[in-house]
Amino acid sequence: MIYEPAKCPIRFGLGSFGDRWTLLIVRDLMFRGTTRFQEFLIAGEGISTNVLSDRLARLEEDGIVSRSPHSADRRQVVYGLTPKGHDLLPVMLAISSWSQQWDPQTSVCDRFAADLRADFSAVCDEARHLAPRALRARVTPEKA
Amino acid sequence: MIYEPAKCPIRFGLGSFGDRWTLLIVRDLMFRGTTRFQEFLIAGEGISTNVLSDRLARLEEDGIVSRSPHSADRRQVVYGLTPKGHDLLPVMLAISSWSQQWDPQTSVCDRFAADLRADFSAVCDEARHLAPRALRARVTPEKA
DNA sequence: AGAATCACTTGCTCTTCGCAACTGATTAGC
DNA sequence: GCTAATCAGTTGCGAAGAGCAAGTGATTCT
Repeated sequence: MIYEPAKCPIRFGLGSFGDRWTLLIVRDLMFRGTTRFQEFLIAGEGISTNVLSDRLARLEEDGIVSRSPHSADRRQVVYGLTPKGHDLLPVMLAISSWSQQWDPQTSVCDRFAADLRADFSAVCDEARHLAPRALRARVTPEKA
Repeated sequence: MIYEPAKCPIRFGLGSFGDRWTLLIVRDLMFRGTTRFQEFLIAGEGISTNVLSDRLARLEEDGIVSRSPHSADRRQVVYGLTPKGHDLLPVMLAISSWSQQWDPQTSVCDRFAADLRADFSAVCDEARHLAPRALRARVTPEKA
């Protein structure tokens, strides 16, 4: 790996989510259960509509995000994570763990961070089956 | 986490490495043992000097990269990973694992990917003590 | 029928990126 | 000891991308 550009896994990853917004969208889908365009606008903490539109389109192209019409309200488009998108969970948790360690402001609960450090794979396997809200509850300290 | 912007670990992480180049620099430091400005220019696969200069300065500000003068040749500056930078190893390996799974071109050896899936924490603990070349040898298939 | 809501698109400005040339300090070669 | 090469950057400029505000067309609510 890592020597020929085309074969480097880091380069491939950055090709999909190497920018300021993409992983925030994935976060919203994964931990908040955000499904609609308007929700991302609020949850994304300042992303503009044109950039959001562009990132969602790219994520769909890359097979990370699915886009489907809402069954009842035909104005709405429902976004979701594909299996490929869901598989970014370990990446998200690794980042979370790092931030918990190095950013005093980051609120990831100590217990979860400790569990991750002890057996990352087991925690991922467990977390994989949780819905966004339950997943967030597992990661976040009780107070916040 | 994940609800208040300032407390979100993903947002914190992206603040440090949420762009196209930063993690490639970390990769070079971590897996290739790159230490000098000129080496990054080649290894970084197309980064320009002004951007490299900017990213290295930011990484140093963020405490991820260390910068020190070369003992013998005073023209040279030697870059390295700080403990905070070294702690990005799990993030890099999580990305590598994801790419191995979803990019047929990515050359991470199957054995390493399987080991990661089985016990991510153990592999990280083991890899933490390896020098760049040994680490790359562990991740890369024997052929490449 | 009219207003509100949905997911966007368009136009404009401002920052950042990519490229190329250049600089100032240090070292190597002759 | 003079010259040329090498080091880590900086500077300047055109192009691309981001941020902001306003607008659009389709759908739904009242």
